[in-house]
Amino acid sequence: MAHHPTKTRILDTALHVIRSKGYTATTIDDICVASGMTKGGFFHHFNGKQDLAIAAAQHFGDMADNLVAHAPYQSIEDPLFRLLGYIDFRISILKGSLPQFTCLLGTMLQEVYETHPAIREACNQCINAHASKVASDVALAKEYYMPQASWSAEGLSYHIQAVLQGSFILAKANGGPQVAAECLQHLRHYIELLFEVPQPEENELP
Amino acid sequence: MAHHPTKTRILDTALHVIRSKGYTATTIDDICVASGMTKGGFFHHFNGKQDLAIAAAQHFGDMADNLVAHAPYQSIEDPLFRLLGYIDFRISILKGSLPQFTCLLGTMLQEVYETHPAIREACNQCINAHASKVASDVALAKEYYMPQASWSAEGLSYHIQAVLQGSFILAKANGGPQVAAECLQHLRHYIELLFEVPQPEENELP
DNA sequence: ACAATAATACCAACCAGTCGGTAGCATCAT
DNA sequence: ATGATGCTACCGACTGGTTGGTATTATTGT
Repeated sequence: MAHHPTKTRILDTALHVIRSKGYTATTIDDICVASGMTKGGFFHHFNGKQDLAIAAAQHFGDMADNLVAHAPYQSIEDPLFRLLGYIDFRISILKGSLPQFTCLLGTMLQEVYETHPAIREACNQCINAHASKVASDVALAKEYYMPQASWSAEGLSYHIQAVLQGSFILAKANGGPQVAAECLQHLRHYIELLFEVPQPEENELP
Repeated sequence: MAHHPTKTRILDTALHVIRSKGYTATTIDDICVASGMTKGGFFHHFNGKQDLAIAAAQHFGDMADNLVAHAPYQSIEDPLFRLLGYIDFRISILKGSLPQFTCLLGTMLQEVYETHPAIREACNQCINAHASKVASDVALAKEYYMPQASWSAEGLSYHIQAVLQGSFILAKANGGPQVAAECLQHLRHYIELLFEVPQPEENELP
């Protein structure tokens, strides 16, 4: 928190560059050029490339937490509809270029999960922290509407994260977010079915 | 098809090494050492690293298609239960080390989608080909059981692929496949709910 | 003055790709 | 048959450029 402004600028740059090129292909010089910094300055703020990755993961987590914490859907009182609001919100931010809305954590995990355990663990903690926040709404909704259900709030929350991560991969494969949005609509539908939300009538047009 | 045996050996090695370290971090020397080949030999069979990646994507697609084509669930006649058999099969192969069951296409897409369009397109085609095969069973099941439903077979098929890909990311984050299996159970449950498969009784133990 | 911060110059290791060459095998003219 | 020819598969030293990281010096804020 309350980082040095230059450090924050480097981290913001890292979020974008790493999401564009992946962790390994991102060079420290890339970050330096894109953030208007020199190598000497970079190594004053970070011990090395792996240190940057770990800090970037936490920075990304902070940014994401902040984004959802202040999203308009948070004012919904019913936890089930707040959960659905979360899904709708995640759909609504599938805009702009792919590096803008894809997940740094998923990107880095894919390449370094075996070679850089420290980065893997940092990403894992950020994902778990985010999943926990979603899980608290899931737990409230479950307790209120489906207290007997056999699935766990944590498990459903991880499923939600899996669909999000998988949607990003399909978006990257396709070059655009349309398929991703459709996948998240299926996720929304699943939650509606799980909680037995009344479905709108299938209108047969005259 | 019917590659030179040495070329096949290199490709098999590439599947494992790239899934372990990612595309960028994999060096041609890594592949050569692991496959008992020299650099000269490698460049006799491949034009370069990107050429290897594209061939490896197709090789992975062939391997995966072959795997599901001969899986036991294919003998199920009802397309809906064959579809559920597919999910169960995907759950059942979440065994061994992560590089053995994770997806090369998703791994490579995450890092190179923007920097190597040719690799992105090769991965995209393999995913689409696989999704199409699943979609044909989805379409049969839909026509038979839910012909009025508003969702499309292709869309649901992509959703299935998204959950699979996202599950692999969570498995990498966690260092094991347990969470992934739980996510795929939610996917199975979604399909059961979509098709209104009768759910087993929630037995209250005496 | 004196930290904190940033810039410059530099290095050793590494990596994709090249190049000249060899071993083995098939073809074919004589 | 046999030797000349050429083709495929393979080898391994080498190169030019890149990369993560360091050592040193300069600037800035207080």
